[in-house]
Amino acid sequence: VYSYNILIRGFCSWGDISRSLKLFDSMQSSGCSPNYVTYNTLIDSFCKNGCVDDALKLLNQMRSRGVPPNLVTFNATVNGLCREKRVEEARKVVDEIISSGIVPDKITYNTLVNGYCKVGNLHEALILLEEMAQKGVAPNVVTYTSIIDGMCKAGNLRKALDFVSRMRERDVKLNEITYTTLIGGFSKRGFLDDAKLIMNEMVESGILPSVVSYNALINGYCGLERLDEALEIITEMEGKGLVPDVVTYSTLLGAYCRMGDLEMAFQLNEEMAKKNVFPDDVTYSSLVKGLCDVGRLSDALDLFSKMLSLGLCPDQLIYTALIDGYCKEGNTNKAFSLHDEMVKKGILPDVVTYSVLINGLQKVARTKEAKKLLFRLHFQDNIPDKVVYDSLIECCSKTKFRNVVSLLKGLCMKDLIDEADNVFSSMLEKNVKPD
RNA sequence: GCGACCUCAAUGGGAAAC
Repeated sequence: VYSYNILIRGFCSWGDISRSLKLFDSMQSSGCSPNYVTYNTLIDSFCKNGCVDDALKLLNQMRSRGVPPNLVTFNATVNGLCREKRVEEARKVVDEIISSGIVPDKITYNTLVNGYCKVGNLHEALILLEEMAQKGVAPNVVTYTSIIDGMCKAGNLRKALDFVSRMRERDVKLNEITYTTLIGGFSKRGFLDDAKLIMNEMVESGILPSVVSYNALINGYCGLERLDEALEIITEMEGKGLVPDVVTYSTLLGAYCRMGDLEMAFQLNEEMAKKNVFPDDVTYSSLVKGLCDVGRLSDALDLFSKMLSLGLCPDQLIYTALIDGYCKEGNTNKAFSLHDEMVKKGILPDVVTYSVLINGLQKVARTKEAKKLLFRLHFQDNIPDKVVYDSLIECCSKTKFRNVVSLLKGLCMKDLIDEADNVFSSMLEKNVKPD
């Protein structure tokens, strides 16, 4: 069992769940029954690959086979649900384990707190923090870092700092991740000086900034289009013995693309390869979008096939960028053939993809087809489940909700009131309160 | 007794809206 567990773990961390599952089968057929660690490992990797529902199935399987799930099992599951923004379900799981007599630990609470922070529900996160205190579970660095990150992402930097003070009061030491979170939070909002001050503080307290810390800072410079300074930071980090990674280069390269300086972008692309840092799907996505934005669609397609030939996996984002490029050129046929291509490859178009397509059709005044597409989005079950409105509406975090609203607006503008009405009433059925 | 396989936080890419 022990060795199987380690092997399974190995394949999982390589992202190869199917091989893990094969091993899982073969261990059973060779008379070795999986224990709770085996299940936990598999459940966790399902969760981390966005397949919580499969994880839940495994959880049931382990119950029915008499392998009792433990707290680790539940924690992994709760985290999986949170990652998919299904925080309320996560909370239900926690409530259930409590009523079954299991006492949640710090990790359980941290996971939930982080889940709430990630969906922007800081209020609930803070309530949970209180609850932890009441139950005698002391918050640790992880708890505070999650909250600080939530505050930063919500743009509430002051509150973020309040929590830093609170950590100091309670003698909880900030670590590299906490500092990096702060650096990222401040620099993303353009407060580069503060970000640098924080980095200095970090060094003074004896923690060396990592590549990730520098990347966060560089991203701030890129946001303000101060790319020369960003380049200087790279030199600075190299001087400290840090090796810039894909993220470092992609951050800058993406910024050059956004500014329309494709020459520099491609130059960086070559430079990174020279240093044995290989462009990944994100890097390619930035470049492809950059090409699309300046109307070089066939170059974009060429680059895309190059990426495929390198064995990199395309995802919704890069397809959507391409599709948007073609829509904006008015070439909806090509856009749709790309859409079909991605579906064929099992890459599920999401709300953004559809919103791009619908906008494209409307622009070309093919409202009829926009209408059809919307219906498809709405009713058809043989296109990927995730795409139908149900999921859109069901887990209506604010951003997703807005997408529905914009679709509604579009429909109203095009005199498709009936369809808009349909969507609207289906929202009501799903118990979503329209605002 | 101690240890031991599994669970929590940070950085880059897509439309529109604001």
